[in-house]
Amino acid sequence: MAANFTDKDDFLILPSISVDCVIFGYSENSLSVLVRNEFVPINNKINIEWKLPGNHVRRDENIYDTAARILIEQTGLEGIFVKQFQVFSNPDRLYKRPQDFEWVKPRLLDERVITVGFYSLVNIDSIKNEQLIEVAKWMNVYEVEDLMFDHNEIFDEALKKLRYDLLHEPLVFELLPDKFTLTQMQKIYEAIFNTTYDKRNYRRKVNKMPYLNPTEEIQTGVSHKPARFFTFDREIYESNRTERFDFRV
Amino acid sequence: MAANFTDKDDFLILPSISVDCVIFGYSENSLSVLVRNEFVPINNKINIEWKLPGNHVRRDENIYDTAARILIEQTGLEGIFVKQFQVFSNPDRLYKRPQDFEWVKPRLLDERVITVGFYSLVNIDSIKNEQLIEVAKWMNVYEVEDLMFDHNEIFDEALKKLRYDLLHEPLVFELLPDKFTLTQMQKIYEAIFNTTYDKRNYRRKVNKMPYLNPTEEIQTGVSHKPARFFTFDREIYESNRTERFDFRV
DNA sequence: ACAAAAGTGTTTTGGGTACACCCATGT
DNA sequence: ACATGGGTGTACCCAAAACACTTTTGT
Repeated sequence: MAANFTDKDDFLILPSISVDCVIFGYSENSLSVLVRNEFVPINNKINIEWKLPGNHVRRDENIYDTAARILIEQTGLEGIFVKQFQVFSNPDRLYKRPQDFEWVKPRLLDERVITVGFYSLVNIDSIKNEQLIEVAKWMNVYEVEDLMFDHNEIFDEALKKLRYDLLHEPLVFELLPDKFTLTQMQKIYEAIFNTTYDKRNYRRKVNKMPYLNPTEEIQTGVSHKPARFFTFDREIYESNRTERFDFRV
Repeated sequence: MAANFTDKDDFLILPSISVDCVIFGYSENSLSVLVRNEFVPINNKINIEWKLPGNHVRRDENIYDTAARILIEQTGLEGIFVKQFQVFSNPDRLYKRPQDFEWVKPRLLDERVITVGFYSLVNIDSIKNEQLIEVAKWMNVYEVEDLMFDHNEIFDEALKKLRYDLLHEPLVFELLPDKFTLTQMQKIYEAIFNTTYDKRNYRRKVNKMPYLNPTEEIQTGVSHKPARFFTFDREIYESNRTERFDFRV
């Protein structure tokens, strides 16, 4: 059990608890995940390896504070949606590839670290590029490479949970501007579920949602019939929320 | 920051991570939760206080192992369903009532403990009473008293999640024997959701589930028309699983 | 014979799905 | 005038919900 106090702030840290963030970015009809690189020595060579952004929980934080701190450090974005989705706790989760453990060992206060997985959703186009740290990049979710530790598993579970939640909670609106067109909304579902929907059926469905309000505003400067903008009314959404006996199971 | 190594096994424990279990018990058309008492001194008197069963994570365990260990220690039951549902991490979660903290302090290796909430489902009638430890009791979920720490919050979230999951996953079958009648199944939903369903509509619905198989067997010794027994086929269930574009939201 | 739960069918209403054309705008 | 995406309606099928009576057994 290593207990290397290498940093002056180490005593502020809970040694065995971290948060890892799966930051989903949507742009141009495709879904990506934010990863960052680390320089990992393997057989006397320095390799670039990718991992999810993460950090330890500090003594004065709850895990949401930690997730928000990671988000700010990695993307410069504040106030964006985060959601805890699963704890990953295998005793050997840092040991699967020997080089990962060699890299991480000097950074640990305890060799046993349990991590809380969070996911969050951002619209890539609303992030100024200089906000991202230079070692970060977006990886398309259908082309995720080998990540360090158990981060492929964390990513897979996050994507499953994101898709599940998108069908049951108003998550789309985290990716949409305040005023959006119905086509913008449809394209997000199509990108994340990798499918297409019939426009007429889709619009009939969302037009029945009482919390989607048409505005007076329509698009300008587009070389086709301009679309109407809609807004999402969270209050109406919350007060209409109901569960039916679905057991779609 | 306390670091009191009071027990010979303390070095086997992760000081800041625990698991708390919300064990739901179903019986006689009602839903209960298992709590255990502790003797807590308040103003020189010893009071009986109730809490959820929980324990620290050991170094050689993942959190599911911990949950299973808690279940065995508290109910003697092995192999029952457990599911992690949320992490509770407020820095002051052990401090809300001063007497709770006084009681817990000598038992802690670190004053900061994050807990992973699990819920599980058992059929009370299938538990032999001597399996429960003597300090445990079942509390009806509609009459849950003040619990220690943040355990009321943990319980509330567990009940919300249980209800949500029951509508989307085949959890009922954790409470049913291998062979069950459709009325037994209906009564579980009615107890947990505190409502009633029309028998004909309910049966039409479940009769369409391809993973519910009628058997040749019928009840005996009941003083009314005997009911047919059904079985749940998990394989058919898994292969039929699908998500529709519901966005019930 | 009675009590007690099992089991069954019809009607109405609304949602899911499949499918093709006209509209408003910029170039 | 043409290219581009916006916007609309109909028909069929199936699911949800409301509602009442007959059947089988034990006592």
